[in-house]
Amino acid sequence: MNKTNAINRNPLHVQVANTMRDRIMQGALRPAERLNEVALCEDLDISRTPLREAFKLLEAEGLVTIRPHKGAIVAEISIQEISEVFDLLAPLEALGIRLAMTRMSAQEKSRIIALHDRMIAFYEAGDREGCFLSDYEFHNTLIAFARHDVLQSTHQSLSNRSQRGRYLAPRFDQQKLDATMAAHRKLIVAIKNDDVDQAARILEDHVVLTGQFVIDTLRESGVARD
Amino acid sequence: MNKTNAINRNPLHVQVANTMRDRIMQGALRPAERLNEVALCEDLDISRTPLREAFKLLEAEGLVTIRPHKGAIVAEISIQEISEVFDLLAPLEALGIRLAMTRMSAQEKSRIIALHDRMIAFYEAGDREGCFLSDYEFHNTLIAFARHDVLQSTHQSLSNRSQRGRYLAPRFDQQKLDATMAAHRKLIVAIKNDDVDQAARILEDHVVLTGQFVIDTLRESGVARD
DNA sequence: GATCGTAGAATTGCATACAATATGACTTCA
DNA sequence: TGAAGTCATATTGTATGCAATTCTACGATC
Repeated sequence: MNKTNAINRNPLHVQVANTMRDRIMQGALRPAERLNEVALCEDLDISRTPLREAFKLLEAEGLVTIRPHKGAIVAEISIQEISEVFDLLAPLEALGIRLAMTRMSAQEKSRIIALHDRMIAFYEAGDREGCFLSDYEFHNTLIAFARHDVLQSTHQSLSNRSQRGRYLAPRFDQQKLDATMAAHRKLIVAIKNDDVDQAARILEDHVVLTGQFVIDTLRESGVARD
Repeated sequence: MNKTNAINRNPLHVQVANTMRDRIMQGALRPAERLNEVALCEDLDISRTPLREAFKLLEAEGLVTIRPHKGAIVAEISIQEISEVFDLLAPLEALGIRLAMTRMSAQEKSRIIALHDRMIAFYEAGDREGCFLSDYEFHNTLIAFARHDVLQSTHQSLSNRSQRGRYLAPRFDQQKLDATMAAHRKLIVAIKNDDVDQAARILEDHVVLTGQFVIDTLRESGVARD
């Protein structure tokens, strides 16, 4: 059950962390932006205690930097860091798809294919934002189907950090988008054929290439420092 | 500079997290043990605020589980979880040694060899505890030499979790220790020969095997649930 | 003009007080 | 006997107040 009707019983600091995470990931709070405790508390209508607890969660996720006695800031994004994040994402997604392909049900397999079809629809409609979000969901769903808690949480955290870089930069140009679609198409073929090694190879290469695309785009747009 | 003379300016919650981390990793606090806030505060002579902040850090590291409105407990260790942790450690250490071997200085290389020599000394003296600690340091040092912040912090966290399992279980029996030493010896040869692919392969296999050893030992001793 | 020093304001760090929730023993009633 | 309800207690969650630190503006000194 999905408990969509359950009333919100999350502790305040978790709710605060959730909204802050969204704001940071989507760029509403810019990198290096100062996070003044009292100002944020007024804005969110809470006291400083749960806010400070939320900061600790977000710091562990790499989204906030706490400078002792000097206050928290939105974690800066460096091209170096994004590059490093993709260094880890590549082998982890490869591991993920290996597990997923041995564990996922026929129903889950068709869900992956459906997600891919949806991304194609966005692509053919020229909707880059749709492609962008579909892509994110596609990869996260694959990992979810690996049924591997440690991989899941580690990937989630890294994926969020990589996604920040992508929110910050403009969307891929047509050439990069074409390459992305091509990789996904090849991946789906390998999945349909149950060719685990091939799928893992394709996905790992794809993630590495995506990392390079993101970095190129960040460099060109000049939003992140080196 | 190493700032060994700098006075301790860490925030309280960081110091608290450090001592709690040690206690949990070494098993002074047992898995599933209740972490009563007021009792711990009396023991540590602090107030609840920094303690609760420390809990958040430790939860992110997988060492503590916070159950809303019910209090924190020392994170339980399941064989499943330890197994999953090693699933990630293997490809990450492989990545690490690839980076380390391309980046490390001659001096760092000899440091690795020295660590290995020290482990051999412990081995030949029949000091299993020494071997155990040397092994931990050997792997962590390799990762440090990769000069890769994201890998470093991710590995640190996973390594800590795996080490908990090892603290909990008895030390390896002679057979497992022999296999470990053999793997390290082969690894050192590959490192000396600058054979990156070979080293990465050996290390990845070694980590997988270590995972199986740890799990076997835990199973036999019956300290962790499935 | 530059540097250092200093006072006061702003801000974070920590402790404490109060509110909300969970726990557990006891009672009641079938 | 036992299932369910109730109340007191223990514990966690949140707010607030005080202490410690940092920042800023201004003035003194060279």
